[in-house]
Parts: sequence; structure tokens; C-alpha cells
Amino acid sequence: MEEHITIGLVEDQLLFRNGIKAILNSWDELEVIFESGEGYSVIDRLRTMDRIPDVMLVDLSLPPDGNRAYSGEQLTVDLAEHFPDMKVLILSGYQDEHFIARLIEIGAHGYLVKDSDPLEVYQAITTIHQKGVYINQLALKAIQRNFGKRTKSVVQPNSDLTRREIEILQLTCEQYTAEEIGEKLYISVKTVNGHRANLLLKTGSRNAAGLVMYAVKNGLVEI
Amino acid sequence: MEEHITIGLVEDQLLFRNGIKAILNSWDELEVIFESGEGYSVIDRLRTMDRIPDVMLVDLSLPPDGNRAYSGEQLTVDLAEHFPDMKVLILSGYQDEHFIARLIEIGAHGYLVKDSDPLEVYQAITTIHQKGVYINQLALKAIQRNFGKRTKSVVQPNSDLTRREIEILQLTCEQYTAEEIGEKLYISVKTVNGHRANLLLKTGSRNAAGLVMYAVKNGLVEI
DNA sequence: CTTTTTATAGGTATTTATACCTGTTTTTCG
DNA sequence: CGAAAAACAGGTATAAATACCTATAAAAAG
Repeated sequence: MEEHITIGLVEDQLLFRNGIKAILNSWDELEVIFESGEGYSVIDRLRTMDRIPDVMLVDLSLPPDGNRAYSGEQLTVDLAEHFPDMKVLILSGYQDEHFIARLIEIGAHGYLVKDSDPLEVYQAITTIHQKGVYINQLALKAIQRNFGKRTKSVVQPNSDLTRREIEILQLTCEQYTAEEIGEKLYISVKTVNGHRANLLLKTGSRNAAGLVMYAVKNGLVEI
Repeated sequence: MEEHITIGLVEDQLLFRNGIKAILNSWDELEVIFESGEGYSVIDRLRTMDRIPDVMLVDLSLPPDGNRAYSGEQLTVDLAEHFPDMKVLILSGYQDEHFIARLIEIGAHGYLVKDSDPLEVYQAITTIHQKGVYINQLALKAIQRNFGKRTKSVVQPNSDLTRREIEILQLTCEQYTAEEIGEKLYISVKTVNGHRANLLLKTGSRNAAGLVMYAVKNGLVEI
């Protein structure tokens, strides 16, 4: 059976991208026909192509460009919208179950950690191409355990943080309570909590720990 | 000129490790003779080998293995001590100048970001093997700007945390509540809160935000 | 073989955070 | 100017975290 599967790669680290390309091309039935180091241009570039990939490997941790980031999450949503036939296989450094459950929820067809065996990548790709989805134990567990749990909506049309929100986020990272932040900024604790609620929503976090991680990942605090 | 250069790889992400191995092996004069997914066992394993690598590629962001955190920094120090003839080429996701300057200071012979071109990796390896060091523009600038500045000690200040505490700290960073952590680890929520109380005490934090910042500063979580 | 540390589990009480609402005023911007 | 966004403030709940205790079994260390 000679079935060619065409692959797309979206991964910011050039070295990793080349490495995985070399691995994938070692299987005859896989063919990498598209690659990109960032997410912004992907949709537009795919539109101009006569052959679009069957399976798109997307790195979750596409880097923030300043603090406005076009994340792998956003790309997953956009790919599902513009190319519904394309299968999206997430590649991520994280094993965070919330991440996994959310990604599957918004349209990913599989989730692999970067620590995976090359053979599993191959299996994931062929399985996705044949059956439309590849759920390994990790992903299954994540889905099961997070089923029904509140997951924040991932994609906000305007996910930019306002100046005040960033200020409050930074003070939160500095371990100030909402009340102390209110005193510091001469505003009501109610207002602070309002901003925090917006921060949770905009960043897709569940709690203060998530806010701090967001701040760190986006360079909003000194570490 | 037929000169064989032997390579060692220390990189936790299996996929990346295999990828870069494939890239390196595409050059005839490079030969990967050692690889490891963590840092702990490297020194011991090298001692038992009859051929040790000329150049060791070390990933900076080696993750803590549950208990003790053995970073790429620590490994660099130890390699320089036990195998002074071996050249260490750092592979890192970060471009932080303090990082770079520090690594060169403690014994690294080159520093590459993971975003590098495969050709540059090849050039870095051959240059290091011939001249003993490979300093590109990025590294040079880092050294110049940070020369004489006091750099943070490499030794992990988190040695006073137990493995269980580190585990709970990491899950806290992943936004799990104490109750969820208890379920995950099959222990009582009371126990989790006990560990968290100890974490607050040991790290000098006031709340979860402080714990996350501590974890980030001490490399106990992937960012 | 002791001693110490770690991991475990429990209680009670208080504080803080978060969810889910409704508003008004101020500022920004087309 | 007028619309939209941002900042502000409040209430009423519940959920979660934190403080401050005790206590025991297992594991590690000396």
C-alpha cells in the first residue's frame, strides 16, 4: 500500500524543526511539504498552496512576540476553522492536563509531548491520517480527569492586557493580596478583584498560580 | 583530512535528541557516541566508557527528576572538573545574556540557542574541536556586557526542599488545587496542605504566587 | 540501633480568592 | 461629539488557601 501522507511543521526552534523533519523524512510514506517558524503567516501561506498538508504538527509554545502572542492554541483554532479537513497534532513540552484537555476541546486531533519516541510520532501521524484522531494514554487521562471541570475559554478576541491589569498582575506576582494592592493603588479591593477576574479570563488561568506563570512566560515580571 | 569528531548529547526531550542526532550524523566526520536524557548519570557513565566524546552538547534546561535538581549548569561544572579535555557546547532555549556569560564563565566552550541553523551547530562543533572554543556574536556580546558583573551562584538554593515538596510545588505551578493534587498523588488534602505550609515557610513566601515565583527562579518548572 | 527527617493525617479557625452578578464614572479613540 | 473601552465600586455567595495546632509511621541518617 503506497499511501503518501503530507506533513506540515510549525515549530519555532529551527534546530528542532530540522531534527523532526529529518526523522519524519526517514519514513518513505511521510512527506514534509510545509514548515514555518511562527504561527502568524501559516493560514495565509496555506491558502496560496496547491497541496495542503494532511497532518499539521503544531508546537504549543510558539514564543510570545513582546506580550502579544500568536500561540499554538490560537493557530489550532484557526486551522480548524479554515481547513476543517486538516488534522492537527500538537507537540508540546508540557504535560499539563488542563492544556491537553483544552487543546483537544478546541480542535486538536492528537497531543504529543516533545519527550516522545520518534516511533510514536510516526504512529500518531498514521493513526490520525487513517482514523482522524490519535489519543494516547496521556491524552485520555487528561480528558477523563478534566471532563466537566471548568476550563477557561482559550481564545479571547482581544487578549491584550490593559495597563492597569498588568500593574495588578505584577503586584500579584510580588505576593501582595488584593487588599494590599487596593491600598497601594488607592482603589477599592473590589476593583482589584474585578481586574483579577478579567486577568483570569484573558489569560485562561484558574488561579493566582496560573497568573504568575502567565506573567513569567510573557516577560511581564523580572525573574 | 579525515578527522572524526565524537559527540555526546545530553538533552531531556527524546524527540529533540533524536532529531539533532539525525542532523549530526548526516555529516560524515561527526559521530554521536553518547547520549543521555538526564544529567545525573552522565559523569558515572562516562567513567566506564573507553571512548569519551570530544564535544558534549548539553541542554541547559534539564528538568529536575522528581527529587534533586541537576541542571545543565551543574553538569557543565562537573564535566569541566572530571573531564577537562572535553569541550562543552551549551544548547539553550534562552538568549539571556547573564545565562550565557555565566555558562562560559563556569566552563562552557560555546553557547547556541536552539533556534540555530543546523549548519551553525556543525560549525560550532568543528570550531570547538579545532580551536577549543566557539564564540558567536551572541555569546561575545553577552560576555562583553556582563564582564566583571557579579553572577548568581550556580549551586541550587533549593536543596532544602524534599522531593515531595518539589512535586507539590510543581503541581501548584500547574494550577492544581490542593484537593486535586491530593487526588493525583493519592494522599489526603490535609497532607498536601501540610507540605504547602512547609513550602511557604522554607521558601519564605506568603502565598501561592510566591511559591510559583520561587519555582521559576530556581528552575523547578518549565517556562 | 538510636535519632532525625520525611511523609502522612487530622482538627479548628480565619483569611483570601474566586464566581457571578449589577452598576457608574472616566478615558480613549474614531 | 459620540461610542467604546477601561477603570472604578458594590453585593452575595462559595471555594480555596492559609495559620496554627497535634500526632504517628516510615524512611533516612548518624
